[in-house]
Amino acid sequence: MKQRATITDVARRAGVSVASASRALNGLSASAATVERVRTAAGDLGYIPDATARALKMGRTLQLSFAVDDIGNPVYVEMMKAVQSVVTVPGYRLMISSTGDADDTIDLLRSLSKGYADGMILSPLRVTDRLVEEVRAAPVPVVVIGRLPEGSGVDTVMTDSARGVGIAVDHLVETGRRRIGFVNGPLDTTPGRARQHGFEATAERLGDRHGPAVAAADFTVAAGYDAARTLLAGHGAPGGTGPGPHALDAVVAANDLLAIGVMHAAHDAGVRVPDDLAVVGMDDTELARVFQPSLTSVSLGSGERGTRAAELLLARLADPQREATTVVVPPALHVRHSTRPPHGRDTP
Amino acid sequence: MKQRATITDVARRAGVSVASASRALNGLSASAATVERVRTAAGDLGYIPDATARALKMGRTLQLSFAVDDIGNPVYVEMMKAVQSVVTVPGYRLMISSTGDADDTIDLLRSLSKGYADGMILSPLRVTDRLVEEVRAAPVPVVVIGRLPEGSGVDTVMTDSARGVGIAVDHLVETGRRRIGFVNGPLDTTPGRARQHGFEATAERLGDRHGPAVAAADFTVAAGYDAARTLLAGHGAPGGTGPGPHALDAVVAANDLLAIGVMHAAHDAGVRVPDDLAVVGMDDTELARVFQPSLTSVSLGSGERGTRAAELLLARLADPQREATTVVVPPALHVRHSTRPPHGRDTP
DNA sequence: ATGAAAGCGCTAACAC
DNA sequence: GTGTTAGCGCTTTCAT
Repeated sequence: MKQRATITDVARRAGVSVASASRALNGLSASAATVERVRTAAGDLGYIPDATARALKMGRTLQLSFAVDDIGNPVYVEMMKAVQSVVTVPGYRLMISSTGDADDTIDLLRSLSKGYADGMILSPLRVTDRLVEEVRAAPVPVVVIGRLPEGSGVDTVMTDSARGVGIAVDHLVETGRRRIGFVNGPLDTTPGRARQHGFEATAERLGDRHGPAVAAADFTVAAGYDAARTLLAGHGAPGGTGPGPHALDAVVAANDLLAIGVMHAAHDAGVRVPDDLAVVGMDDTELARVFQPSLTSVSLGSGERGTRAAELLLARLADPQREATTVVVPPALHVRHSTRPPHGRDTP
Repeated sequence: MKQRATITDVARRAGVSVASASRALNGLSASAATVERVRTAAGDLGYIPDATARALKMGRTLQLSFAVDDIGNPVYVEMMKAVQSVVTVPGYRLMISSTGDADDTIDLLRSLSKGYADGMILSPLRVTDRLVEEVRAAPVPVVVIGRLPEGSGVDTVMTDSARGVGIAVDHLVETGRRRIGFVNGPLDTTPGRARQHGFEATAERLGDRHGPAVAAADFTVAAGYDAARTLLAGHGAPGGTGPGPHALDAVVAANDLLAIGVMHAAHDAGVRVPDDLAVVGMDDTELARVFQPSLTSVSLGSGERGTRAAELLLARLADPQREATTVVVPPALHVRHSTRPPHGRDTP
């Protein structure tokens, strides 16, 4: 807790003006001798330039903000790590906000006017018109991870989760499943809606393989468990009585957390995974790799979305005039034990 | 991306001086009329005070920093959430740093001199003398979550993980286990050492129940898997041949991630959990609740440690002279399926 | 109660 | 190449 030295102290000790000290420190025009003396003076004093003063003068804070609804979700943790590692390179610090609800997000966007950050990456669960408007009106660049209305003129990174659901469904058909249900998250969220469309889009090519869909209260294990119980109870899960003609033998879940909930419900109902019921999750979190049985999951490229969003933000910061860009990160299936064909072998 | 209004604009529009505007806005002495006019002027202009300028003037940024070695670990995520929710109340923003190694941490501590944060919460995996010294020398208050040398004069929140290991061991004995092994993390970490002591301290009261200990390469699932294979192979795991006199029938893991690795290794070796092998983890993360079989785990109060650390920091910020405080959060056992007695029932 | 002015620490014109 | 000076936006004496 010692007192900090200012550039004035350094200048005095080096016997030069503060301007020369500043120039010497920042590698601008200065004689070798001056640079040398300022350097040593700064070293002796343990001088470290004050970020706040510099920010005030330069009009940039070297801080970026990352805002998500629930930082407890592993997906966002992964994004955050990716963002962190990208923005650290050019010297930005990262601030985290877990907003929890849409109004908080808007407040947060507004508070950017305080000028504490040079830009923001936002990954909202619910995209409203008002939100889009606020993003547009933000005093600093904002990159959105998520699906925005067409032509919003906002830098965006998105994935195609609808197609992700399609990929999951196709995988289940290919591995011989006959009736496929869907456990979604809340339908009033952007990802929930997209995934719902994705599931519905498989209806015509699946015919009677297309099973019922149910929406969980939120994207959590507990909600997935509850939703799956409904689904399994209402639509004749196999198990004790053996698979009937309309029994569900596969479930796609809208994320890994829900999928784990589904597996719990199956377990409690005496339904074996993958033998009686195949389960596929989405997001490909570490949980999917680690769970037993390991969970087949559709990666939505969380880490990559974070990386790309960070790059987009950095690019816009470098050139505010550049055209708004949309990056799409494709989904990718990772097959694991939870969807092995019935009676198949079970190796890592 | 509109232009921000400054207090000068507000003052002009209200027809008062900037000083009066400032006072009116901050609720200091000002006539009702002035307050009214300044308020409306500010409202019209959408004025939001600039955080940087205020920080420079006031000498405080309203920002706090939270630094951990690996933000990917669920324990730290939980701490972060807790810290976030405490510091948000008095208006602080939170910056996150994932340091990854000890030198990074020291750099980070040094860079606090830049004055971008008013304080820091630090949870290091390895506590060296140099680190303690740097914490002491830091230009702003630092609260450490972890075990520091006696009398460091630093605000600290710690848990008693050694006792946590003892609690786990006792639970295993009480539920009838005969030989208990230990899968630790790296011994050159502070938690690793503490937990090792905790396990060794059970030796005399356990007698021949006390089994071998092994240290994993780090606190991850993969490392736990590898370590457990060694342990199970070298010390006669039960299973195919039935429990011999020296066969391990229980393992304590130094955290939940390692414990999951142990369960994987057991599964691959044909060892059933909990029937053949009881497993207890530590940290009581969501993973423990969600895994199948659910994992008995010793809570080390991650969330509470975060909360207490944040409170300590806030208290020190409010009164820099207060005496250094150490808060101890006690461990608590959460019994789940992974340690049900052999042939016991298996209900939630 | 209000205004003028100083100044937080730094950088960038602008002269020399 | 270097020193002098202004000023980023704000709060806070100090007069009045």
